[in-house]
Amino acid sequence: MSKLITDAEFEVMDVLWRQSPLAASDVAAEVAPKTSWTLKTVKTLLSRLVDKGALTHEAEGRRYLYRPAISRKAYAKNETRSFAEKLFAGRAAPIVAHLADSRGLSEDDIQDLEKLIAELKRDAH
Amino acid sequence: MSKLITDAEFEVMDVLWRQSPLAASDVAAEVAPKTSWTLKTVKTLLSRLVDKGALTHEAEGRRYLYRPAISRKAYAKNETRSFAEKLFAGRAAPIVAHLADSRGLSEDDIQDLEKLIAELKRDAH
DNA sequence: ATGCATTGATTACGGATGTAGTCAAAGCAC
DNA sequence: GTGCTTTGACTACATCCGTAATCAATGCAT
Repeated sequence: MSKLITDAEFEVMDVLWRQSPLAASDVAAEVAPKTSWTLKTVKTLLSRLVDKGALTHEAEGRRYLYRPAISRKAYAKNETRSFAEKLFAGRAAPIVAHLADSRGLSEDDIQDLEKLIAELKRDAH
Repeated sequence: MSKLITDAEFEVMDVLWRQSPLAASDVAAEVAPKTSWTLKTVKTLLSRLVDKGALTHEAEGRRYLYRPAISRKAYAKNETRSFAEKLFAGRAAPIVAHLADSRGLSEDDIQDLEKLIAELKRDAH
């Protein structure tokens, strides 16, 4: 049930999360470097996303402007929860461990983690 | 490229990661509570996983015993890396933040994280 | 030895997905 | 105002995925 948005569709969402509303041709232009999809393909993905309720569109002249119906944050939170549940019984530590092991964490990332853990400990009073 | 193993196939892998080698009928029995798949279905999934190189099988009498060709740890590490890259530019902190926000972290999980961060800071000397 | 159950191999089949093509309306270029 | 361009709607189509069914061989029960 997590697969509302497929991989190809995600690329389109990601463009619109960065900037919206956009017309189909704009999305195609934005996505082109990564994917080399034709405009047709992008339009298909946009339509499917509207059908799925992940995008809305408003007519502007004879074309549509598309805009996300769900925030990237909300989407990411959901995906993260289901990912963690699937592989790690919902735990965070093994995820961090794997990341540290496989690609190393930046100084920034470690600092953010530290701050976060401190808050979590405090909140757990 | 991350989708070597599909959702249905993952359930089968997960059984065999817990216990292996197993015959098809054993896998079907293990997986039954979660999925109510027929033995046929399980056999299809097993064959596909062998084709994909995710499982090996050895003949035992007139049937096969299946065994993972990749470890759960290696698989999880890979999935974690590509998940983090897709959604968070590879960073760990936002993942932890989302999990804390969406389902809360257990005391244990927080302790593990704390220990982990301490190590990471030390290793970064 | 003979029928029933089990097994792997092969085939099936509808829906999702990636990746477009066709078609008709509607504007823009001049 | 006529042809090129752009757009959305609809259609296409191969592959993958979930979920099996069929079939032939092989062994177990008796």
